Order: sequence, then C-alpha cells, then structure tokens
Amino acid sequence: MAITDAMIVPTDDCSSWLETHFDLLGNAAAIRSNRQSFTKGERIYTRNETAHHAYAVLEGAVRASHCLPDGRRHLRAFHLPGEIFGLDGDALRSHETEALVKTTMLAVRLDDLDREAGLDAGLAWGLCNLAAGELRKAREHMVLLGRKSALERVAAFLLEMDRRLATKGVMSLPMCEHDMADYLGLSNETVSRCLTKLQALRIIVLSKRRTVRFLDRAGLHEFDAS
Amino acid sequence: MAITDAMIVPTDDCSSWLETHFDLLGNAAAIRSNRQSFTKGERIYTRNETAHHAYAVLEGAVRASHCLPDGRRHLRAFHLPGEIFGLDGDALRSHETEALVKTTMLAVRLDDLDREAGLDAGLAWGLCNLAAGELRKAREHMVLLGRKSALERVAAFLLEMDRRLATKGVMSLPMCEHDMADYLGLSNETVSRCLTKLQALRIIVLSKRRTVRFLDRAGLHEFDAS
DNA sequence: CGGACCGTTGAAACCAGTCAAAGGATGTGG
DNA sequence: CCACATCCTTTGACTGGTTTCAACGGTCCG
Repeated sequence: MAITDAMIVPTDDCSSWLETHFDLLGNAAAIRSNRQSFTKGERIYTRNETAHHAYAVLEGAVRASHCLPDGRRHLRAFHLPGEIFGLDGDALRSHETEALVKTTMLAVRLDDLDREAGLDAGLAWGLCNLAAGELRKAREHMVLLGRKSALERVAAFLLEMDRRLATKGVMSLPMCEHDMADYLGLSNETVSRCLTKLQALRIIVLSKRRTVRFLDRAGLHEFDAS
Repeated sequence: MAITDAMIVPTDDCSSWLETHFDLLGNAAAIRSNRQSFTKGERIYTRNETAHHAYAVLEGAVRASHCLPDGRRHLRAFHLPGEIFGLDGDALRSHETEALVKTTMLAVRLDDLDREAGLDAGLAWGLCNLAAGELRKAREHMVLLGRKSALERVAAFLLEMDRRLATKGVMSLPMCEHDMADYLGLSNETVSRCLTKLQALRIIVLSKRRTVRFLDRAGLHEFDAS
C-alpha cells in the first residue's frame, strides 16, 4: 500500500510529539480526549454542524474544504501530522473536513477545553500563540492566491509540503492533484502542466504517482518569489 | 475634508468600545498602553522590524501589506475602527502597516501583554478567541482569492466594508482602488471596471470618489456567491 | 498654477480555464 | 485472479477573463 509512505509521524505513541506541541492539553487532566481513526475519504465534520472537538493529527492527512453554491471548491488548509485543527472559535463549523488517507487523531472535547482555558492561563496563551501562527501562515497563503503565477504557486506548494511533511529524500504527497489545485486556486490541468514543466527543467522527479524527489531545491526557491 | 466621513467610530473616548472588545486589556492595569496618532500614508511598522506593540484602532484605517521581490504587492488585511492587529505571535514583523487616513490607535506593549496573558487566563483566552475569529475570516478571504471572479470579489468587498464600517446609508471608503485591487488580487483597472458595471446595473451609486451608496443590497448578495 | 496621484476607458496580449480524449492506476466484485 | 468501473493524470486545442499598456480627465495638495 503505497499510501503508507505519506504517514510520516513516528507512531511510537505520539508522546514525544505531544510534549513539544500539545502538552498544553496533555497535563490538563480535566480535558477529555480520545483517539479516533478515519478511513480514506471519510468525513470528519461537515458544514453547519455543531463543533464538539478539536483535533490533533497523529498520522495521515486531512483536508478542510469549502464549496460555493455552484460547485466551485476551495481547500482552506491541509492538516498534517503534528498539527491541530477544529479550534475555530465558532459554535458552528464553517467548512467541512475529510481524511485524505487513513488518519488517526486525538479528539479533544471543546467544552472541556473552553472551561480549562478559562482557568489555565498557560493553556489559553499557548493556544492563542498557536492560532496567531496559523493566522500568519494563512495570510502568507493569501499572497500566493492573490499575486503568484501558476508555476510559482506549485513551486511554493512543493516547498511547503517538503517542510511540513518533514520528509527526507523522497516526498510522498497524501493529496491528489485536484486537491492541490483547489488549495492553490488553480485547475487540476494547470497543476499537472506545472509539475510536468518542473520535471522537464530537471528540478523535481515524479517517480511514481504523488511521489516527488527534489533535484534542485535552490531552483525551486527561485520560482517561489516570496 | 471628505475623508472624515470614513472615521466612523464614536470618539466619545472609545470607552464603550473598549468595554465590548478590549476590556481584556482595559482592566489589566499592569499592561502599559498609550494613544498614538498617524497621518495619512504614515508607516506604523515595517517588515523585519522587532514587534513591540499590538494596536487597537480607534479611528481611521490601516492597511497591512506584503511586497514580493519584483514589486507585486498584496494587502493581507484592512484594520478598521474596533479591530485589533499586530498580535502575530512572531518576534519580527512579516509585513508592513501604514495608515490610510489620519488614524488614532491604542498601542499596547507586547511584553506586558505576554507576561499578563501568561497569568490571566481570561485575557489569554479572550485573545485566543479573537485570533481564531481572525483566522476564520482570513480563510474565508482565501476562498475569494482562489475561486471568485472579479465581479464577485468586488461585490463581496463592498458588502464586507458595509458590514465592517457599520455605516448607515452612504459608505465612504478609506482606501483607494489600487488598495482594493491589491486586497482582492485584481488590477486597479479591473476594480474600476467592476465598480462601473455595478453602477450601470443600478446596484450601487458612486456619488463622489470613494463614496458608495447601495441601491440594491440583495442584488449585490447575488453576485457574492459565498 | 503645476505636479502627482487617482480613476476611467479602450485595445491588445496572455495566462490560465475549459472542453475533450486517452492512458494509467486503483479498487471492487464476480 | 481477472474484469471492469472509477478515479487520477496527462496532453492538446480553443476560449475567455484579466492583465497589461496607453492615453486622458479629474481631483487634491503643495
């Protein structure tokens, strides 16, 4: 099953990861949490649904999407191992989320979180800084969507995934080109053409489907005008 | 001076506004803050500068922009009266901010804020929810940038400003069309053409420069496919 | 009064989208 | 284990919305 390549995070019970990113929650015993698994394509939550949990991705990948009435779709974010999502501060979900591959997550009760964060300043401030960081990243992505060419977007995307998937050598992407397209504000055909072009320029190699090897990271950075 | 139309917030010493949005800071005596005024076009902070303050806009308007190496510019946000910015969670600024018109703000020391938020859970959690709300709005804007047509973007922008400026009847925009364009990921010519078209359709009236009157809000909502 | 900026309009070029078709990979069920 | 259906990817040709380039008038401000 080639997909397992994309499941990067060490599954040695996620404790080391919890310490670095999520001990905010780890040492708050009053916050109930449990592991949940989702299969490929499975819905996690949908639009206008009441928000019950925040999620910490342990393994796999999640897409957060929003559809316009006429069917146009946009991906607001990918959530990869080591990241937290579902903490939008709204009672109702404004988007829907689905697992891209088999995904396991830690689900945290929002009502517990809300209560504890009102008491535990360290927890609340940690979550605030986490949200602020997400906000900064979202606004950087807005520059990509508003002002970058197709090739620049794809180059930036590859570098972003290289960073976030923390992979060595060969990168195995968990999402299809259609998802990349909706994340980058492009059509899937355009994404395909850009990847083909980057390969022709000897900057990347697409060995198997969704598997990227970098030949020239510096060259990629030149395309990604940040 | 026509610009004053854009300065909406009741200047009766901003206390009522502080109560609703910012009493988080108001009752924390250990947080030093002071009023600051900026003239039209004045820089507030610039890229790669060390972050010292967060700001609460009392009156006026601010743009947060990011430039690519080749000069392309994108506006990440407008900050209007009643809104808070500059709390990005990073030591160095990732963007620059300028006053669009004469603007007065409450400047809050970040080191004080950081210290107090580590102690006061109510403050920290309030700021967290504020950041989460900003994140949600930023991601909604991403849909606009990634998937909407020029006319849809301009329609959505007018409705957004109508909401955020809390104006009755005639709306006086504090930003020029070039700024709108960079906020919406369009060229200034396209923005102009869209506004002209909306006027030809009897949906808005542009009486004076930057002054918009709504004839048909329902019609605008039809263009804004959310 | 003059200059800079802003807004408007037209014409042409171009990038990316759309439509279409074909091959490849994947997964399912017989 | 194979056949088949579905989804994904790729490529080409065409279309079209937006950008770019250019020119002009208006407004604001020094």
